[in-house]
Amino acid sequence: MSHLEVLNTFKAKGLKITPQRVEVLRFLEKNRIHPTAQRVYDHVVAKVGSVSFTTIYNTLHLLEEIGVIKRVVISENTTVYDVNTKPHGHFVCRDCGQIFDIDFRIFLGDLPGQVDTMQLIAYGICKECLNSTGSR
Amino acid sequence: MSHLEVLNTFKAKGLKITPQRVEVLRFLEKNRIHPTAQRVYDHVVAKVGSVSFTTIYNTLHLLEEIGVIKRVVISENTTVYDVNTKPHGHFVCRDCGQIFDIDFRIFLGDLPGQVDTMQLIAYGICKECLNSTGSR
DNA sequence: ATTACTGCAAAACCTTTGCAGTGGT
DNA sequence: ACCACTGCAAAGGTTTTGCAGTAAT
Repeated sequence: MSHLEVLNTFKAKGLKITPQRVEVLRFLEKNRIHPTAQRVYDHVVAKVGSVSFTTIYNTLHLLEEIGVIKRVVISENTTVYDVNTKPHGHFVCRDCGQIFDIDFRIFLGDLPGQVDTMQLIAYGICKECLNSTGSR
Repeated sequence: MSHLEVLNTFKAKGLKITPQRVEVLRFLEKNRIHPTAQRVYDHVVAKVGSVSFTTIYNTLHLLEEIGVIKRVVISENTTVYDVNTKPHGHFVCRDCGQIFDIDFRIFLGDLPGQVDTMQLIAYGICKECLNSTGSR
C-alpha cells in the first residue's frame, strides 16, 4: 500500500490525518530500515517538532491493524516495524545491528495446526562487519 | 547435553551446584514445554521453596552461555526457553499459547553475511483449538 | 576459609493507560 | 461543533543491578 492509499484508507475510516501520522508514514516508506519505535520517534520529533511515544505507538498499532506494517520482534528487547510488502525473512547483524530482508523457500514437516503467519530470522555477521573485523 | 553432563560442566568451571540450579535444570529437561522465566520460577518455588527471579535469570543466562538452552522470543512480551537439541522451528498457537516443535527444510536466497543461528516461528491455531472453536 | 550464589529492594526499559486539552473535519 | 488525536504523567510487566548475607566447595 502506498503513502496515498494509506491516507485514503484513513479518510474512508473517519480517521484523521495529522502531521505526526503523515510523518510516521513518510519515514516508514522512504527509509526501509526496519526502525524501532524510538527511531520513528526521533525522526518525527526532528520533522514535526512535537510528538509523544503515545502517538508513535498509537500510529504504529493503527498501521499494523490496517496491514500496512508488520511488527517484528528481533530480540528480547528490540521490536522493529517493517513496511509490509511480500513475504520475506530477516537477517540481523549481531555486530552493527542492521536488518536486511532475505528471500527463502521453506518446506514444513508435520504441523500441529493451521499456520497463518511465519517469521524467519537469521542471525549472523554482515559482510561489511566481516570485512572490518580487526580494523576497529 | 544431559542433566549430568551439565552438572559436570558446572564442576569443571568451578561453578556451584545449588538446589535452585538443579531444580531449574530438572524442570527444563523433564517438561519440554518451552517455559517462560515465570513458569520456571513457579516450578522452582514449589520444589525448593526458596528462589528469586534474580537466581532464575542468573541460571537461565548461565545455561544459555553454556549452550544447554536457547532463548526464544515468541512475541513482544513473551520470551521462552528451549532445551537445545537439534535445530527446529516453533509453532505458536495464538489461542491457547502452546508452543510445538516443528521440522523444516529451508533454502535461503542471497545472504548479506554469515549466518550462525536461525529462528523460525509459525503462528496459527493448533488442531486442538481448531476443533473446540465455538464450543467455548 | 574462600568465593560463588542467593535474594531483596530498587532501578531500568519499553510499552500501555487515563485523562485533560487540542485540533482535524 | 464534534469527536478523534495528542501528549503528559503515571502505571505495568519483565529483566537487570547493587549489595549484604549465605552456602557450596
